[in-house]
Amino acid sequence: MAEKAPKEMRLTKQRQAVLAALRSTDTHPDAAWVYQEVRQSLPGISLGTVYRSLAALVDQGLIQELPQEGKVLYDANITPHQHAVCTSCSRVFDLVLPPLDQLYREARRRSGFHSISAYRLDFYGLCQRCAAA
Amino acid sequence: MAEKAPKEMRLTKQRQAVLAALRSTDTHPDAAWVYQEVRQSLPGISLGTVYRSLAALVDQGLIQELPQEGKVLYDANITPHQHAVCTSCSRVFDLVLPPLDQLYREARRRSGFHSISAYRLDFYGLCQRCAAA
DNA sequence: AGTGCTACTAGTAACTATTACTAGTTACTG
DNA sequence: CAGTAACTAGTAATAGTTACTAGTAGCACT
Repeated sequence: MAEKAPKEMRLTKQRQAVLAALRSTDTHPDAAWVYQEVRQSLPGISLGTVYRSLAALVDQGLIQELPQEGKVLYDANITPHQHAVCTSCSRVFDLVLPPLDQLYREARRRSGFHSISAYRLDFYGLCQRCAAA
Repeated sequence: MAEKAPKEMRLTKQRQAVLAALRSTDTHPDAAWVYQEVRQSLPGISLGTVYRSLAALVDQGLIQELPQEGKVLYDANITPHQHAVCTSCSRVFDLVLPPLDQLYREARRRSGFHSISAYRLDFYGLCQRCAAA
């Protein structure tokens, strides 16, 4: 599990466009959405390139992956935060909560894991729009 | 999002075998593992039946789904608990932690969700075996 | 501003996990 | 112990993602 030497990464126009598209929204889009979006400025881009660009940006720590129910969503917000997922419309909302320091220590103790590098906390419920309907 | 009337569910030998296989382990297997396992007692079972049985058991609340990195894992432990995921070997371990009552309220307040029905908390780190290697 | 190295791209095929379809079977009700 | 609807095996289809290949284009160094 050694970190691999961060090999040179070129900032091609495709990757810039993918990053810009992700940064243009506060939703949590999937690769297909990014593809549609980026095609407006780069009509010739291929879906494979979108996937590879997303992977490269994740490697560089510029974006976050958010695996969710059979697909991967992406998030340009890389500050620590959690998510609230609507069980009806599946939209994902950002949620800033105080850090789980106590629970973190407790988790390390009870899991037997020597180190815990991260956690993920998702809440599930009905968003305002779906609760109204 | 209304609960659908719980329609009659038959406890066929295929479903019993799927449930028994899941209950025989404290790991968090995927459908393919269950398929291999169940084939030892029911060699003619089809993978599709395993998927449908798992879905039926989830509907009945007898098992839990645990979507994880592009596939769905299953857990026969339906008591409330969290998970510690090894970032090296991908194994998933159960982790019992005190309930997040405070954070729960905070999440409801900050998310604007009218109700929050569940949450999911995963910790990521190196399991004992992988940390030793 | 050229030249060369190598990461990159488009396009397509392949792959993995899962779901849908169909004709025949079987568990439960009466 | 018969009727019927939910089920099953087998196979095809689908969704999301990754791999492959031949050509392209950033970037370092003249």
